[in-house]
Amino acid sequence: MPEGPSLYILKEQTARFVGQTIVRAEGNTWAIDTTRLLDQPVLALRTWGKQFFIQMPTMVVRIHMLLFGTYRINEERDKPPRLSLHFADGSFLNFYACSVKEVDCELDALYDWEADVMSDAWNPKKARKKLRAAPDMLACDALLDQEIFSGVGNIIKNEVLFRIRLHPLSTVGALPPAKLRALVEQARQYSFDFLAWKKEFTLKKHWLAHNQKTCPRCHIPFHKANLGRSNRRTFWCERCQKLYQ
DNA sequence: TGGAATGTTGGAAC
DNA sequence: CGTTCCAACATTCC
Repeated sequence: MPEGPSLYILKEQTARFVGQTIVRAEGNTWAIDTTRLLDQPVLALRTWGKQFFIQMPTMVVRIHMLLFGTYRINEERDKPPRLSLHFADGSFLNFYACSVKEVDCELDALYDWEADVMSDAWNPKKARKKLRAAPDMLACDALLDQEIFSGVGNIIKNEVLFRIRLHPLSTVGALPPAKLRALVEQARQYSFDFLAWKKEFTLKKHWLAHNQKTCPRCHIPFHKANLGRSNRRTFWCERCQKLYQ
C-alpha cells in the first residue's frame, strides 16, 4: 500500500466524500477524539507523498499507512478499523493499522507541495537544487528523502537506480549533471509507471530490481544489502550500475 | 513457520 | 546539545 502512487489511488477513490458530512466517527485510534469529527463536512482530501489529509472546518487529520496500513470504502474487514468515517448518504470509509493524528491546519506552510513526485506542483528544478545542496548524500538515501522526493519509497528507489544505471552508493555531488537530471526525472516517471501498473494489478511483474535475484540486463546475480543512513534493503547490479564518488 | 518487509516516530543512549 | 540507534507499531507473504 504505502508508496506515493498508492496514496494517489486512495485520493482518487475517496474524492466522492469531499463535500459530505461526517455523521458517525469511531475506531480504535488513541491519538484523536473521534467525537470532534461529528457533523463536520469534508472540505478537502489531499495527499502529500505518503500522507493523506482529511481537511475539515475545525481540524485536519493526517493518515499515514506506514508499512501495513489499508483502507476500505463501503466495506468492512475482519479487523477493527483504526478510524471509521460514516457519511450522511450511508457510505463509509475505513482505515486499518495506520497512524492517525491531528496536524496543524496550515498545510501549505507545513509541506513543500513542489516536492511531491505525484503532484501537478512537482518541481524538478527545485529537486535538483536540493540535491546539489547535499553533495555528500548517497543516491540510495536521496531518493528516500521525503523533503526532496515526497512519495518515493523503497521499491521506487530500487527501480529508479536500476533504470538510470546508478550505483546506490554513489554520492549526489559526484553525479554528472545529466545523471542528476535523470535521477529527478525518473523518480517522477517511475512513480507514474508504478501507478499505472498498480491499477492493473501488475506491479510486481514489472519489477526489474526490487526483490530480484538476477540482473535482467546482464544476467549476473544482484547484490542485496541494507545501505545508507536509511539502512533500507537495496538491490543492485555491480556491472550495470555505475558508481560515482 | 519465523522472519522480514512498500515506513515513521519518539525516546534512549552516547 | 546534537547525532545515532533501536524498539514499537501491526499485517502479509514466503
